[in-house]
Amino acid sequence: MKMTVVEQVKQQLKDEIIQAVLKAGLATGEQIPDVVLETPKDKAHGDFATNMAMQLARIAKQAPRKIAEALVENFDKKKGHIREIEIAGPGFINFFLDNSYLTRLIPTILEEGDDYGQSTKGSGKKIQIEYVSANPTGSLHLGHARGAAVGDTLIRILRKAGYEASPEYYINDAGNQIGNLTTSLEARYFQALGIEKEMPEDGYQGQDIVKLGQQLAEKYGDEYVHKSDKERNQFLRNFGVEHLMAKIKKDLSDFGVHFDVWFSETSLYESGEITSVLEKLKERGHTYEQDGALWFASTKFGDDKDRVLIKSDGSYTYLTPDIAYHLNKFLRGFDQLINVWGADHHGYIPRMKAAMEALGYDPNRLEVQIIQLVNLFKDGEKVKMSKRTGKAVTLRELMEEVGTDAMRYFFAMRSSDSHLDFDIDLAVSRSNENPVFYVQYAHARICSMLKRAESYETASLEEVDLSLLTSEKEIDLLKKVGEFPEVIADSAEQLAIQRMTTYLFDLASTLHSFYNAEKVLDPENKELSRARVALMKAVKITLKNAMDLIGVNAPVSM
RNA sequence: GGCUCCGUAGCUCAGUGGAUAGAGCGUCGGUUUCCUAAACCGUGCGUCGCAGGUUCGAUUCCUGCCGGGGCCA
Repeated sequence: MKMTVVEQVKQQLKDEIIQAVLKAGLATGEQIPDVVLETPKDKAHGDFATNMAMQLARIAKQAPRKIAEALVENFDKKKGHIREIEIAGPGFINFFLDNSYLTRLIPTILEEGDDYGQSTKGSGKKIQIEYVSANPTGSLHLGHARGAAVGDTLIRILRKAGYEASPEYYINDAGNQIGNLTTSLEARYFQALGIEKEMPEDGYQGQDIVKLGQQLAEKYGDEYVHKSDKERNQFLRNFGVEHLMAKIKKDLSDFGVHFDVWFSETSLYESGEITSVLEKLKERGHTYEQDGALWFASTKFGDDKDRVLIKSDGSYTYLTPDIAYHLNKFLRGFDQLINVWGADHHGYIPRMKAAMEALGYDPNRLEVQIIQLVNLFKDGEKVKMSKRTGKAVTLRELMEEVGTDAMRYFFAMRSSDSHLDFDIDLAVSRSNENPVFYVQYAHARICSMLKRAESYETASLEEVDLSLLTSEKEIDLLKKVGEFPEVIADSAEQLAIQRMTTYLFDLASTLHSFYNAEKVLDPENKELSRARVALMKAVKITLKNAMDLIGVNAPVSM
C-alpha cells in the first residue's frame, strides 16, 4: 500500500524509536509495546511525541524519565528527520522535526485531487449499512433525517478509508402497519368520493394519506369501490406503498442520500426465507411452543426474556422477518453489518444479536448505531413535535427552511449517541456563528484567490519553489492538510463521523488564520506567491474532499 | 421497576489511558488605504455529576450512587 508523506515520516520515526530501545538494551524485540506516536495538542510539545518511556517503565523496571534519557542518547537523529528531541513531563519524548518534508504533500495532493484522503486501511472489508428503513406509511421526519445523514456520511467515510460499504434500505412493506395504511387509505379514498367511511382507530391521520385518497378518486373514480375486498386491498396496498416510497426516495435523493439496495420485506415471504429461518432455529433447538405460540429462546443468548416468533393466531411478530432479513445479509457475504437505528429501537438490540448467535454467527458482526433524538429550536424555544396531530416536522420541511448543507453539517457535527439540539436560526444565519458558512467560506475564499492568481502561475509545479513555505501559518496548514487521511481512517474505525466535521472546522479555521496573517498574492514577491498558490490549491482540495464526505457543497463563491 | 444514552466553561458541545482538559457562542477589548470583515487577533471562563476500584498515570476503563432524556413493562 502507498503510504502518505506523513505516514512515511511517522513510520520512520517509529522504526528509529524501536532501534533506540534495542540499542539502549531496555527491552527485547518481543517485549516492546506498539509505538504510540501522537500529535501533541500543544505545539510547544513538538511535532510528535511518544510515551514509550512510560510504557517501558514496568518492563525495564526503571523510572520513566531515566528510560527516556537512555532512549534519547541512543536515538539516531539524522535518520528520523529530527531537529530536536526533548524529554518532558512524566517521561514524554517530544520530537521537533525538520518540517521540510511537509512541502512534499503539495504535489501529492494536487496529483490525487478528488482521491486525496483515499486509503486502503479497510482492505476491502465488506460492510453493509442499513439505515433509515422508515415504514412507507408517511413522510420522513427529523429522526429519519439524522439517521440518513449519519448513515450516508458513514458510507462515504468508510469507502474513502478503503472499505467496501453497501447502503441498504429495508422496506417494511408487509406487517401490521401496512395493513393499517391500506385501511386508512381505503377510508380516505371512499371519503374523497363522498362515501361515508370511518378511519381505523389508530389509522394514519396525515394529510399525505388524504391527498393520496383524492388522487385515487380522481384517477380511478369509484372503480375500486365495486371490486372485491381482496382485490381492492391488494390494489390500495400496492398503490400506497409505491407512492409513499416514491416520496421517501425523492426526499432522500434531494437530501443527497442514495441507496444501492431497497430490500422488500415482502420478498422474504415470497422467497420462503421466513419459513426457512424458522426451520433453522428449530433445528438448532432454540425454539419451543407454549400457549399456542412459537417462541425463540433468546434468553440463552443474553436477552432478558424469550420472544414470540409466531403468535397463537398464526401470524408472525415483526421480529421474525427481521431475523430472516439479517440472515439474508450474512448469506450475501458481508463481513460486518451496521444498523443505524432510532433511539426507540434500542431495546431491540439484544434479541437481534441473540438471533444472530442462535443462527451460528458471531453477534459482534452486527453493530447497531443508535441515533438519539433531535430537538428543534427556533427563536430560542423548543419546537414541539407531535406525531398524533400529523404535525411532526418533516425532513422535507426542514430542508426547505434551512437547506441541505446546514442539515447535513449539523447532523454530522455531533456524536450520534448524544441528543442533538438543532437551532434553526443558527442554521440559516449568514454569520460567523454558523459553522457551515464558516467552512464553506474558507473554500470560496480560496477559489476567489485562485481566480485572481492566473498571472502567478507557472507552466508546471516543478518550477515552483515550495521550500519557501516556512512561516508558522504555512507549516500549520501543511500539517493540517497532511492529517486528513488519518482522520478518515480514525473516524471510519470508530464510526465517529463527528471527527470529520471537527477536522473540517479546524482546517477552515487554520486557513482563515493564515489568510489574515499572510498575503498569498503579492506582486512584490512572485516566487513566494507561486508557492502559496500551490498551497492554496492543496488546501482547497482537502476542504472539498472533507465536505464531500459529509455531503456538504463546496461553493466557489459566496 | 428493567434497559439504554447523556452529565466537561455562563450556553452548545469536542476530547483514540497520558503533559497546564479544548473549540464555538456569549463577555470585554482590538484589527480593513491590502487577495471577500460570512474573517482575524487578544481576554477571562472548570470540584470533567459524586464515591470507590484497576493503573506508573483516569475526564477516558470497571462498579455503585445521584440527576436528566428516551424506550419497554
